[in-house]
Amino acid sequence: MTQRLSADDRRRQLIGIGLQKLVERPIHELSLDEVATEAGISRGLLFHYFPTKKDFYVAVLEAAARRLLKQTAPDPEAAPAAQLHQSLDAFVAFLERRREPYLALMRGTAGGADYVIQVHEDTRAAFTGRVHDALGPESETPRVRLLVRGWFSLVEDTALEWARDRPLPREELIELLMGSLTALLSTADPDLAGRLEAEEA
Amino acid sequence: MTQRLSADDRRRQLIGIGLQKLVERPIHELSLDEVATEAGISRGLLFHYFPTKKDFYVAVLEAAARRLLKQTAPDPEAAPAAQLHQSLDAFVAFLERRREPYLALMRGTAGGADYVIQVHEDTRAAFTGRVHDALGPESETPRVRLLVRGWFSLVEDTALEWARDRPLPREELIELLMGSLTALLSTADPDLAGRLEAEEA
DNA sequence: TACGCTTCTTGAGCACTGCTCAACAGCCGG
DNA sequence: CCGGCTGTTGAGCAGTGCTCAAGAAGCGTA
Repeated sequence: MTQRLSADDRRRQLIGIGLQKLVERPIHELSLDEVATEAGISRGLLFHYFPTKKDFYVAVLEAAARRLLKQTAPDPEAAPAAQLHQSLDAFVAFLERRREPYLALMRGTAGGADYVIQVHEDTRAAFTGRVHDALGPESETPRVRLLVRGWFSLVEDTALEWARDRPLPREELIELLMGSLTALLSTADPDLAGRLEAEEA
Repeated sequence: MTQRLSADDRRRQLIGIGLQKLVERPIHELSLDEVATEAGISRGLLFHYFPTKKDFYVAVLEAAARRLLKQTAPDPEAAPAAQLHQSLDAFVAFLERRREPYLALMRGTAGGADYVIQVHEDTRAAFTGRVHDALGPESETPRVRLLVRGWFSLVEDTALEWARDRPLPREELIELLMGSLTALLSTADPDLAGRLEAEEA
């Protein structure tokens, strides 16, 4: 009946189905049964590739996170502050386009499910890393790190909230978010904050 | 065998068990079977009180949220800015004490499960309401509302992260969080920000 | 062509979950 | 003493994640 595929192809196919389903509903509501049916294979086979439901979910979530990071990757040629601005813009655009799946991705099942937390954590680390890159190595202090991390939460939440009814124009949101970062940084180290603004001009 | 209880008592008992279990593990990992056994009743009876797993979870989550709001309620006698400071302090203390359950409570299963989102949303609304109370009615603009909401995310996330290894003294964290709020507000309306600091002095 | 090995694949089956439902049992007012 | 309300049970169903022994497709080798 079913086509016999190579291990890699099958894995890709299954993860693809997972990604596609992720758009429609949170991942923990996705039954492996459904995935197997969609792929036209038996449930047993799914467990051959992903020994555990969790393993499958992790693979799907990681693929989704990779996609997000790729779509928001800054242009390495640009100035640090400009990179940040651009990356933030892409991030907001991503959330605007995929509000639901992002929620499902990053919040879905979290808390309890450590693996979702881990993926979220890694994504956040990638983003805050970009900020620290733009700020320079002196920004690696406990205070600043907490602030930058906190800023990212603010960005995530604000953008998701904004995407619901877009109470302000998009550029204003971006400026508000960038302004938030410099404002936050200036409470810890005015130099750092100034650096960002200076470079951007 | 089992004691025959009034409807109210039974509900209270079951929610109590839920709260207690919430401390140990995320709510969506809690099977109704287990709750029933713990209560010494049949599974069927549980469904008499809570027609759906979701209904039970909502009841437990709401009870937990009420407890949180109560424990962080500001003293209505104090000055607005002082109320905010105190409420924030209590909030951080709460997260410090109950990091895991809070994660399980607010992030657990969220995203997918709309009911968890709703409880979280309500809790957030209560907190941001306190901030707007302290700031006065002029603070009810789209920009400020987004900022205040974003600030709450920052507080939540930063406090949870801080609670892991407490990289700075507690008072410093509180000051950092309060400072963040005034810094954020000053990007939208210097007057509002100033008001907060002036009153606190 | 035939063999054998690897690897993909199946399907039955287990334990547990959320949930339904018809029947029972304790308690009340009359 | 009885009728009815309501807390309570237990059997049972469908769906879930997961296991496992056995089958079948492909491919190299003789």
